Amino acid sequence: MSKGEETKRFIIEKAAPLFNTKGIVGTAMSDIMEATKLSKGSLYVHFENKDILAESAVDYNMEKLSTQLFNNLSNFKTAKDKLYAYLDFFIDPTQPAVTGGCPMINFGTEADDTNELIKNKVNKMVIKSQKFLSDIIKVGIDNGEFKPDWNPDDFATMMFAMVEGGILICRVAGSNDKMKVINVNLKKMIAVQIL
Amino acid sequence: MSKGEETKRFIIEKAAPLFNTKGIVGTAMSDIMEATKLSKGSLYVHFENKDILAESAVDYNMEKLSTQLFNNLSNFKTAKDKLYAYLDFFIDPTQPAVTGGCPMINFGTEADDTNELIKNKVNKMVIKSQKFLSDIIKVGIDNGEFKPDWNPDDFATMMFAMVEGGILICRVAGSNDKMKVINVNLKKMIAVQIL
Amino acid sequence: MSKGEETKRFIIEKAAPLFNTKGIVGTAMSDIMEATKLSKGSLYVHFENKDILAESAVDYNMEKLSTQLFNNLSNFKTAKDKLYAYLDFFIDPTQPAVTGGCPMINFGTEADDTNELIKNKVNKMVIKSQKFLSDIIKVGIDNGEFKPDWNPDDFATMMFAMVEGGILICRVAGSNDKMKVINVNLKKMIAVQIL
Amino acid sequence: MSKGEETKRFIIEKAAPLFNTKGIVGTAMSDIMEATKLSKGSLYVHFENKDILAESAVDYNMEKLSTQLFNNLSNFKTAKDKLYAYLDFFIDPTQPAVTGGCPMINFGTEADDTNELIKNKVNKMVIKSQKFLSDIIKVGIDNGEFKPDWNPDDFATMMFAMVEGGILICRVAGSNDKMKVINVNLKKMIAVQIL
DNA sequence: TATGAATGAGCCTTCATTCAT
DNA sequence: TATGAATGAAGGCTCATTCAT
Repeated sequence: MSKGEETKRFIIEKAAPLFNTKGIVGTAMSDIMEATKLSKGSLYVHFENKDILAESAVDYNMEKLSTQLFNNLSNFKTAKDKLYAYLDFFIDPTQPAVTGGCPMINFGTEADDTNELIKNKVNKMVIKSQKFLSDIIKVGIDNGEFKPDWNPDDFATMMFAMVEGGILICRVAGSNDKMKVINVNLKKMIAVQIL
Repeated sequence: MSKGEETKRFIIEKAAPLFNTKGIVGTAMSDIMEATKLSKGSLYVHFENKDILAESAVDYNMEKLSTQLFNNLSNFKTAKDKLYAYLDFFIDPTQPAVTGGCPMINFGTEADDTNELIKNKVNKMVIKSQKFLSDIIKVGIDNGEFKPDWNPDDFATMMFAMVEGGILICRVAGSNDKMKVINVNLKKMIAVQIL
Repeated sequence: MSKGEETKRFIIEKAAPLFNTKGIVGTAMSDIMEATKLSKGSLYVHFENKDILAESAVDYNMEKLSTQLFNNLSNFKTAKDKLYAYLDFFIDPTQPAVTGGCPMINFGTEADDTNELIKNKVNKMVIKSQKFLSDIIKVGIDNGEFKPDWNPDDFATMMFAMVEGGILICRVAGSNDKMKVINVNLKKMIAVQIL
Repeated sequence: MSKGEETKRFIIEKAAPLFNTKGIVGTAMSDIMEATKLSKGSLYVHFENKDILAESAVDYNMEKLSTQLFNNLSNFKTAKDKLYAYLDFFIDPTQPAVTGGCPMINFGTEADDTNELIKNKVNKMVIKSQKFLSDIIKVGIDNGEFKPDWNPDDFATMMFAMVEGGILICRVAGSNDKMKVINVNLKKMIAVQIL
């Protein structure tokens, strides 16, 4: 990585948690100056404007979440264990894997009516997440772990939605009580599909 | 209603969709001036500052959603029909009952890390929403509509979370396809509890 | 006094200490609303605008000081005792007779470059104050209390100036130590003129 | 001096007479924009806020007065000549050495009840001024110019107070007549102490 | 006489961005 | 590549004043 790429990466790493916590509109370039200890000019050397930096930060946050989740799940072999691990990964939204919480719900709700580009970025990740889950289920069906008549796409959507909704509930509550409920019940719904 | 209260109400009505669409930070007092055709000074006659106006707008949006939902459900008599009506009420997040979409997910995600007061307001509404659903289920159990061993609180949390997650999915997708999936599957989950 | 005159007087009484403490520019009509618990419109019924109210307040503050000083000195008979009483009246600028301190130094310094009308009001009072002192001395000379070659006008100016300067010193110091010095030394200067 | 320091200095130089003439509250950032021909943003590059700029301006005005006085007095050798020169330096308050007049009386009266920081700044300068005068007297006593039983601290306070009071009288009068009186009489009080 | 809603200019400050060095 | 001075539009808010009631 060249010096320039290194600095660019450094800026994104420092900016990402700010954007994910305070929102895109709520984060000022001066906040990022402070976090990076870089000059105003330096930021603009690496990013044409705030929007482009914000986009990079959104990508970074989503990739970081994705990577951590993927690494975590790679420890598990069976489809059932992977699904359970997914649920356990999101067990406490007050202690999120990515500072500020799930970037999909954060940037999705901020951008849906105001920023087409970010909205589309989030949409892709939302689709990818559901596909990630349904693929696990499909493998589970193919290798005889799960009942063959289980609908992988539908359950992936339900599971994804329920977890995201659970994140909302828990973050405003400041407690993960309700995510525990969701965790237990989704595991039950999975368990009944096991052969 | 006095002249002052009328104007105050008028300002809230005009400001509420702005805040729910652009966010609190993303909405400027000048946006509200334009929407109300009132002068800057006039806005401050009725609201001490932007935060207080924003709080009123958050309340208004949540009450509006609440009222519309309540009125809609009052058309239905059985617990099952009420639950189905709830799901149908949220069937298309791209055409929301309240401009800007669900205020709980919008303001909840904006405020969770930055605005304690709004966060608590949303939390109360989130709790109330789950209680609203679990109360319907409890009545259904009491009057013999549903199986007595069904857990009302757990299902209310799951249903609420899934709908909110579905709203996120659909709003970034610009389509309600996935909400239809959620709608169908939640109805199935309800149906199996019917005696 | 009619109702209108009474309210007008009431407003001045409440506004005077505000203007004398925070200055004319530093005092807002809203400060006066708060202090009087009167409505904005009511203030403007009695005073055409802020400047006119400020002028009344300046007058009131100076008259109040004047009256208190005059009443205080009327307890004393000899010219010497009157001069001493004057000095004692101003002995502690941190506990001034008029809230905010001497209105001549307060409004004089604020207005000298910016408000001709107020400047002239203060000037008249400054002249009157010196005349008040020199008249006492003149009476003292005429009745044989003081040496006939004492210059009443010059000493009045010196004494007035020294007391005003002492007020400045003490108010920024938050202590009347230096006024005590001035008090003692001016009394000595007076004493040597006694026959 | 770096570019930034130069601009900062330039702003202070332009702002100082404004603050000293119109007062801190009475001077708007827009006045300083106009005086400097700089943009609003540029002002805030160099000063965090108006208060900090005002503090710098207060310092500048007091240092300017101090320096001019000091330079003026350095032309004189004897203690008597220095004291006389001090009095002559302040002979015409309508043509002050520092635009707006003596910053101690200007900022002291504005700040005494409203701005602790500025009040303390002025207090330090007031104390320094009196010490400056008493040190001259002490040197005069030590080298046999003045009578050894003269009280330097007391006279310094009286002289300082009388000059400041004289400034007030003259500035509201728009004439230095009374300062001439003070000048002559203080010189007489000094003269009688000469050996 | 009294009220308080309405006004809009003006206040201090922040913002994203540009550019000479 | 990096700096930080400079910009000016825009932000939230306050102000003195007006006016219908």
